[in-house]
Amino acid sequence: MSSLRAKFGKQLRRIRKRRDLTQEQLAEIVDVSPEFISNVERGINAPSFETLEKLAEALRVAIKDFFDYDHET
Amino acid sequence: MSSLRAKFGKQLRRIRKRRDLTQEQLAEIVDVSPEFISNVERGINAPSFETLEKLAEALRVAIKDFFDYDHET
DNA sequence: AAATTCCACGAAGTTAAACTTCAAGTTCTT
DNA sequence: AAGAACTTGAAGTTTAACTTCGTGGAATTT
Repeated sequence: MSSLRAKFGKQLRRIRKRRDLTQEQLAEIVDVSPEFISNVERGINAPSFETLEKLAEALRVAIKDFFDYDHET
Repeated sequence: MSSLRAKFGKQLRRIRKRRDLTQEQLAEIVDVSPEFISNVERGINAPSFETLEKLAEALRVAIKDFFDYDHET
């Protein structure tokens, strides 16, 4: 039972890799620092509502996909 | 096409009403001001990641439910 | 009709979460 | 081995998240 941030981060990483993007590339599209992406993926930081929106757009997924944890342990 | 904030707000309101809570009651549970709930429901403000989590918990829904807009008018 | 409840709305402010930079180190891939 | 991708910590800045206060409106309820 990891935190929501952690789950969210894992999901973000999964989706990013599926799209074959590096943290740096995603960071540039979304206009945040690569370290911030790294921190979000590791559950250390969380995105703002606006950044959440941009992430979804950049990765071409619905926002709810970031919060869909049905396949989880 | 309304903004994500607006859609989110509408959904929040729907779910809150389904639970038969006033803005004030929800605000108290989630530990924010009632005006803030009002603003979020009207798409003026957006919650932080933490507040999002608390909203889901208070209303006993999954976070993705806030972002599920399939049945939209 | 007046009192109560619930909510809208604006203005103006504060706070904390979101986000940055830099620098050094690690792991992965080729 | 070398480069690319990522981690991590520390210490800082910025801005979105959130507050308070005051007024007012619409819909009950007494």
